[in-house]
Amino acid sequence: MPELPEVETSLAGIRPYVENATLTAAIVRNTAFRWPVDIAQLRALVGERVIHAERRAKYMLLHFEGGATLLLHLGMSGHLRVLHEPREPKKHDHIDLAFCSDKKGSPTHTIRFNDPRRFGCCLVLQPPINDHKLLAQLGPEPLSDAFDGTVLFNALRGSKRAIKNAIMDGSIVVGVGNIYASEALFLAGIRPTLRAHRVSKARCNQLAGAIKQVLEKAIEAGGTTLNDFTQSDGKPGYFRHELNVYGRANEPCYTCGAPIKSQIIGQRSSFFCIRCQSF
DNA sequence: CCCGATTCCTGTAGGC
DNA sequence: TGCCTACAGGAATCGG
Repeated sequence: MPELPEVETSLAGIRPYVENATLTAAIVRNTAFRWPVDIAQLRALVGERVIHAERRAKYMLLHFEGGATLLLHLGMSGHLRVLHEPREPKKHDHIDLAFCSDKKGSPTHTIRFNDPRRFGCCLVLQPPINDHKLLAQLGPEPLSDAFDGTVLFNALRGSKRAIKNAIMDGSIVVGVGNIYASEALFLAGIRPTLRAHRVSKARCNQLAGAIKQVLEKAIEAGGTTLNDFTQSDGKPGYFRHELNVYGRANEPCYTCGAPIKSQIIGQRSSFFCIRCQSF
């Protein structure tokens, strides 16, 4: 499931093929994503060059020279592939973006967006894009200096919800999904059910550090592949082997040997070690 | 205002 | 083997 590391990995994979490349065609086989794909708006970008590609939260943003921004979200089952020669589209290959990297020529490569569950989206935004409802309410980037234990502690003040739900709330910190929330809480030794306002300042420091650490390690490993995520070269991510608790219900904790407990918290499956996560 | 519940979707796994 | 059901979850939106 694409969380921040998987999006970062995907963007790193396509960046060399989109930055300074010109969009030459957009083929949409299915418009029924989270929000309908507006083919006319997408086609209007044809002929324009991408000047910069960046990630914000779990969104990929391709900024075009004309001022518009293409926003891509992988939802929970999406992935991108870079194709260097034509290939027959398979099931759920919903969008092809053809680019050329040289000055004037035929397409040299294609970015292919596959998303079986279609929870993702592909939207064309006009500036100022930060006023768009999807971007306006976003909290700090977890890997930036704008996020630390103090920021987290202040955001949790007065909140009685479970700490796991809080760190998955994009208005508090972006990019932390179900897998990395469980993993970060394990690293910080905090039980996912603890009420947010009961997490001390010191533990907020630990938790913020754990979030940064787990996300950075996952990016290094190319993300986590459980079922369908692949990097843009088609390879899986390898962080799955570094998961301490996620998906390990009843298996022994690597640290203490106690069986990992699974519990539904906020309608999401959650995993933790009752011995190592005692706070 | 806060936050839990619902909702979209399809592939996969498990039961019989 | 095939059919059925439960489950997976990002995050906007609804509603208590």
